[in-house]
Amino acid sequence: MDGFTLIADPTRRQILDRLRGAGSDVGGLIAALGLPQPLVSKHLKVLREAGAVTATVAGKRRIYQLTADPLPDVLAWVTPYHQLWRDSLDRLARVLDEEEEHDEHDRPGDR
Amino acid sequence: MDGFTLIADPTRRQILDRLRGAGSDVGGLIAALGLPQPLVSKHLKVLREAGAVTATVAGKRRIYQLTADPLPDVLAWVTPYHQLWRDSLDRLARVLDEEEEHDEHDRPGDR
DNA sequence: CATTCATATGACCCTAAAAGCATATTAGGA
DNA sequence: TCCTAATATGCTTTTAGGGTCATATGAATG
Repeated sequence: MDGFTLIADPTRRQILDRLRGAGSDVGGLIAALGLPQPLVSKHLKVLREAGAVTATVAGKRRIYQLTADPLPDVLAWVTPYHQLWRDSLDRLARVLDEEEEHDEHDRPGDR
Repeated sequence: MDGFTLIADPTRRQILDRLRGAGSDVGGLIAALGLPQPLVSKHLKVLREAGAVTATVAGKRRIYQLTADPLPDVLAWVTPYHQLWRDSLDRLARVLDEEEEHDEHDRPGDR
């Protein structure tokens, strides 16, 4: 399942959001989201198989965590739609380049 | 239909991508994407009703264009997953603030 | 005003996938 | 070893939505 389909489901978005701050076991998610256990487990399976989360066994529990880059395809596709951000990043790049260009780490000397 | 469901469909993503550069009539999209006309028209309807595109009548044709902010919910939700970008933007904010602080408005021209 | 081009809409079929309920698995504690 | 807690999995039902083909609408053009 691709990232777009992954995040099309609101329950899955909730789970991802909850995991964003810190890892959690299944019980924690169930309690936090108020959803039936099989439902949560199934969505976790989907997220796991899509590579968005990982589970580490800890005794009876399984701790789920976001992977480093949970939604690569989505982020890549969405990027061009962040026009504002892009422009800002371009400006950043210019500014930083110039700084580097003629100065160690001192404020860019306005002439 | 929310933005997440909108972009869950690959055909719709293609259409959006094609419209990103410039507006197009339906025939243009059909030709460019090689898809059956009813399919394209239906997806356009979905996109229209979701507020992602607008159609302006031009004789027989209808010119479709992206709206100013085609996917507000998606962009908003996705933002926290752009950690790298965030950091970059923070740096940008700092740098620009400092510049403004003791500099008029002279873009440091490339020499 | 009849025809043709551009697009929209309707009816249908088909598949993916979400939710619910029951049951299996596995680990830890009595 | 038995029991219970934590989680996973199977089965079934239901629904939303995509695709296709046929047809409708509406504007231009002869």
